[in-house]
Amino acid sequence: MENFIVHCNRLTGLTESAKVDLRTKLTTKHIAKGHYLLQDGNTCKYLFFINQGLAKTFFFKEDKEFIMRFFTESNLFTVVDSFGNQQPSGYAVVALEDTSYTTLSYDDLQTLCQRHHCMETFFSKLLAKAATHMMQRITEMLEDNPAERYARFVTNNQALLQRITLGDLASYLGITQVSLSRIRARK
Amino acid sequence: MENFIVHCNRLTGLTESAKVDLRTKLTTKHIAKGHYLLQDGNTCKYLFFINQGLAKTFFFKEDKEFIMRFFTESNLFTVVDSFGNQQPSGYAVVALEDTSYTTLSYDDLQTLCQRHHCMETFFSKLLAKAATHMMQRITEMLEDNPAERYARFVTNNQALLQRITLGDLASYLGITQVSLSRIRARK
DNA sequence: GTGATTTTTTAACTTATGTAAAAAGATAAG
DNA sequence: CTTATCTTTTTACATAAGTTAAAAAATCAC
Repeated sequence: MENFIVHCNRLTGLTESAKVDLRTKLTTKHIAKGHYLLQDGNTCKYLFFINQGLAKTFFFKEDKEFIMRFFTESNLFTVVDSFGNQQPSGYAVVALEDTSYTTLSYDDLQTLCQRHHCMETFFSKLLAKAATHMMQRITEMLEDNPAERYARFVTNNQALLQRITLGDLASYLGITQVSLSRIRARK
Repeated sequence: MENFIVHCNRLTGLTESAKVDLRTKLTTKHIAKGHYLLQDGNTCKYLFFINQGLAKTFFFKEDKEFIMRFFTESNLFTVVDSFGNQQPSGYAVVALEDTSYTTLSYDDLQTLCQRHHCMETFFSKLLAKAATHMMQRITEMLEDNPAERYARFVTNNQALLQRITLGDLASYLGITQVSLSRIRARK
């Protein structure tokens, strides 16, 4: 729970009173590998902060699974459109390992934002960070071919690589598992 | 200038005093086709609102140009990472037609956010909308092949299609112009 | 209107990817 | 240990995309 606050405070300085107030709104939960933090079709009611474990955000198109992003220790995230507009999510979030995470609900965040200007700033920073990450992702998909995307992922996510399947990695990279296997073989 | 305020007000209700205050901070500019609203390497100091005209956000990789997004009438936007952190931008913005646009500077936005809670909310909504758009873009790049991406663009951007070159469209879709030409030919 | 420039299409060739199916390897459960 | 399941690699084939170059079409400037 403290880690959530430390992380928020790092995004933008929080006042002591905001920290005290925030602490009362946090809930820590545990979920087993394979279970859902959010089912697609449901509205995302929370900001999620992963204390320990690993999760992926993904969606289906005709049973095929496409991965938007992996989240691990100290990642603070949500499903932006569902959370921001409190509408059903087209994306699901599932635990890839047994996972401990801390949540802050939409309603509580609204309350905190009304009470503390710094919390509104915090939320803006969080959204800007998410947007920046997605911009980077789009950039990579435009400028890199599959082999380059794989190479970049390996360099930037050395640790994560040990924890995800190559099937999931292929899905994230936007290629088939067969193609990823060939890319790995040919160098 | 009024359009900028109307647009903000639509994102989140603004108080009358915020509107009055905001109005004093807006500047309207005109730029000719081919000229830059932002050069890459420079820090993006503004939110841009296009009154009339068309612009594209893009970046270079070894002289090759890759288009992030097109912006036209009533689009409110910025280069999120550069603007949010006030650091040099890896992306440029150029006018594709003679363009009239209204700006709000980073410093003025900060001031307005301090004075009016609704302006902070407005900025959050703007970021959430940008993030949602990018999430949609990533989704399309994952689930659709080039031909499907082209078809989707045509349906969703009928009007825009008349105003951009097929070279720029190919760049946006992440394929070569030759490939786009073949896709168009084969149906 | 004519020449110059830009945009778009076509052609030929090479390489990479998707698909489907099977084999090999690794992991987990009993 | 052994079976069952999940993960990864390999094979074979068809299709689509990238590259380079050239031609055709459209647009712009004088």
